[in-house]
Amino acid sequence: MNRTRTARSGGPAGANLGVLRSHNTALVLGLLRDAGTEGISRLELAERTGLTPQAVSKITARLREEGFAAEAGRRASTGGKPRTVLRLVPEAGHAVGVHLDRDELRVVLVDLDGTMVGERHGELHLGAGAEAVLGAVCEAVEGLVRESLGETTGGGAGAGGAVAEGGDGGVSGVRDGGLAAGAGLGGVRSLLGVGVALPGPLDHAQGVLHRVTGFPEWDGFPLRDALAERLGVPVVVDKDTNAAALGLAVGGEEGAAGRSFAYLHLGTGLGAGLVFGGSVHRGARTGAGEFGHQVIQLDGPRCECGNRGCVEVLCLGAAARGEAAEAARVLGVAAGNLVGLLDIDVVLLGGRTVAAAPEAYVQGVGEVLDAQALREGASGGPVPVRIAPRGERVVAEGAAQLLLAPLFGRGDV
Amino acid sequence: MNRTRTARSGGPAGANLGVLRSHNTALVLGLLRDAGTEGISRLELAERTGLTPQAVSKITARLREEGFAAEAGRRASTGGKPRTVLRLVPEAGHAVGVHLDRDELRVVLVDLDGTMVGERHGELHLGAGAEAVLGAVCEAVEGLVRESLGETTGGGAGAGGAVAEGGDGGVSGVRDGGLAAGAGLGGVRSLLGVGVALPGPLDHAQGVLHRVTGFPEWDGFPLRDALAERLGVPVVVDKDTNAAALGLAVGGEEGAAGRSFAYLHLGTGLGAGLVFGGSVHRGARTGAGEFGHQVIQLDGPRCECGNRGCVEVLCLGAAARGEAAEAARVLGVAAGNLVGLLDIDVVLLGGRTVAAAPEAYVQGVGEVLDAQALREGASGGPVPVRIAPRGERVVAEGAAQLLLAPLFGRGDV
DNA sequence: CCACTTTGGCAACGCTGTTGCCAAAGTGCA
DNA sequence: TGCACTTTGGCAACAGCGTTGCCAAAGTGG
Repeated sequence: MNRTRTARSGGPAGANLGVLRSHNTALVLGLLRDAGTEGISRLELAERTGLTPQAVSKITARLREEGFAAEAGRRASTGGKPRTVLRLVPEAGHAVGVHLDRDELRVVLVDLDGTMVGERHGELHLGAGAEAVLGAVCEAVEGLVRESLGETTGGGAGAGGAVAEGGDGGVSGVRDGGLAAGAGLGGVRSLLGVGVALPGPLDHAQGVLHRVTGFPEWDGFPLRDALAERLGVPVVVDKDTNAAALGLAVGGEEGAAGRSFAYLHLGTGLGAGLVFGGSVHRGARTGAGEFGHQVIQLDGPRCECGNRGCVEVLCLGAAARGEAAEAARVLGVAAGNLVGLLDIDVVLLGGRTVAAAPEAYVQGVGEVLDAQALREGASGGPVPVRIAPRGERVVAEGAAQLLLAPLFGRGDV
Repeated sequence: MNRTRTARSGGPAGANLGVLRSHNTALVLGLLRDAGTEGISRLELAERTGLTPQAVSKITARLREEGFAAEAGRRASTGGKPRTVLRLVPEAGHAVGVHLDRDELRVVLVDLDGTMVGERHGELHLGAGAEAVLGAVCEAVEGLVRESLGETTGGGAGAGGAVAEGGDGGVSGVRDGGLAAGAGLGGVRSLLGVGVALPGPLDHAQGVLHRVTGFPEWDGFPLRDALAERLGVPVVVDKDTNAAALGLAVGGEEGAAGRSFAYLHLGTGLGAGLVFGGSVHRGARTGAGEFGHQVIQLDGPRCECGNRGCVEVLCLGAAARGEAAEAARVLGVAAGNLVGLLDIDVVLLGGRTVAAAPEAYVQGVGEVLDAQALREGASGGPVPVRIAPRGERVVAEGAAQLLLAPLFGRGDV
């Protein structure tokens, strides 16, 4: 039907009217979301998008008809007819985010706004075998969805309607595929799909795992398709750090939209999620963000990866010895390398190790970056360092955004 | 006139029919260029872009009418009417690339194809003062253009026609501004503009220099506007490494289009140009690519930047001592950090230091990356290392691409 | 109460890529 | 040599996008 989609194989894509329409619709939807409960007027939308007011009127009329947007009062008059305020209808769509870690499972259900409306959390051993893990995930997801959204509750408009059409997202599309109607969660109309985030190296585009560190039995497992078939809804898979970064890019405070940052995660290992201009940088093979095995001490102590002087062994080693200040200094040097190389706006820190002594890390990393900026006379001052918001839910909520983000035109998920 | 352009201030941009048209036109033009002298048929264009054959026919008809494309024979029949082959008309447009280095000046003139059709090269001291430098640049540019293109030679279609319209490129637009008609090079119709590449930190978007290392008198100098006013054509300014990277992204051998790579330049200093998915990554403040002051030896020898253990001081120090192998090993470690962090496809090496012992560097860096890939069991094997093509002209030719690339829809120059 | 300002919908429009159709230009077999 | 068949690619009509011109609706201010 839509040739634009079929011809996509890495090459550049031509755009037709359908693509144009969904692009602009996604843009408007994104601004509606960013406006939150406060809402935004048609004319403001026109100004921000560069579209004419009339075009915005047509687009918002469609969105209202489909249930994604609604009128919400009006602004004060400035001497003429007051502007009508529009807002997103958060209940018109939902997405599930799954955080699959080495020893625990967290499942959240969020609405279009990104607000969490349900959660499940428990222990789970990743090495327990595919069948057991998949079963646990499916049970948690289905239970949570049915509990929160009911059996066939529509919530609002039909998901997967006009909005995502023609988009180039990586959504699997299994939903429309050869699956018996009514199977799994296919009946829950407002459910857009399930995003899954987990550690190991993997292929985001295909949804296939490579070598989850320490669990060789997952090597080559087609997680996306396996889950999509069981659940009957689209599934997207990504690295945990990428999901977290996406979540932070979307819901970031003070205008993170369109900005660039690095999310450094200190947990069992040390990884990074990179966001440039609002979209997650995954690299050619979803391998970007290998921050922990950056060498910062030539011929330094041996790391378990086989190399010498990696940040991970230096930083986490110091942290394990209780030397948070030294760990922060080492992390700061590596972060400085990254900041200089990529010219980002902010560094966000997260993960268990950081949570144990947040102030020490923010200060320690900040000092190194400040000194660097001072030396270079950087325009705009030093790059700020902050603790990433949302704490332990950052990955799961970001995973849900793997499904939501394409609707809003942010990032090329 | 075009609201799309006025509303752009960092935020997302709505698209109208004009944007759609120029997007598709640029796409087709890009494929025509990539096809080279061999040409490409309408149906192939349709397949590659995802547009319908009829849409391609309309677009190519416009391009032929405007002089940018022409028919060039036909393919062998496969049982029906043979396909007509189309090709780019290189003479329909030209761009000047200026490489302004600390002690020399190189100016090249290239056609739409990127083929060099003229060159000037000489010594120039960057510290000689703005007036002297600008004068020398303008003299070289004007002399080269008039010598190669003549006083008012059209070459082909009018530059700046329907193609770039509605595009969001950073082209200055001074040409249409408040300049007396016929001033400078405004009369040379096929000339799209001048791209200037130089070392120091600078602001690509505004075309303003920051602190060219060692030449404080350039701090804050509005190079783009100053040159645009003198020459009477659009001017774009960028860092030398970015320009080189752009040039390599465009003219790269074996399908560099859409790929990701890092260009490491070892000259007076050590810098990098990054290309992700075919577009140059400049970062928030055109500061990306600060590769040389990456710390790879905690508390190592002091670098002139004030920090300790930077790659630059270690690598170039070893090179100065004649220890190319050690320099390559150090460079390899830093390159490995970069490759792991960004998951790129290729590493390209260039610059005087590398040119002195190319094999040693390719082998030394390659060994480090191979070992890293082996340890990680990287899918797809190790990242290849190669010498960047084009030698000493890489920056100047890339600078010219600052003007050409927007026409072809590659990168967001 | 009326002049004025501002919002935002209706209708006509221009332009995009798309679809249906068919002439043109080949091959291949009788 | 002729005819059936395949493939290319232009012409014309079309659907749908954002745009423009116009005007009713809904406020403020004197």
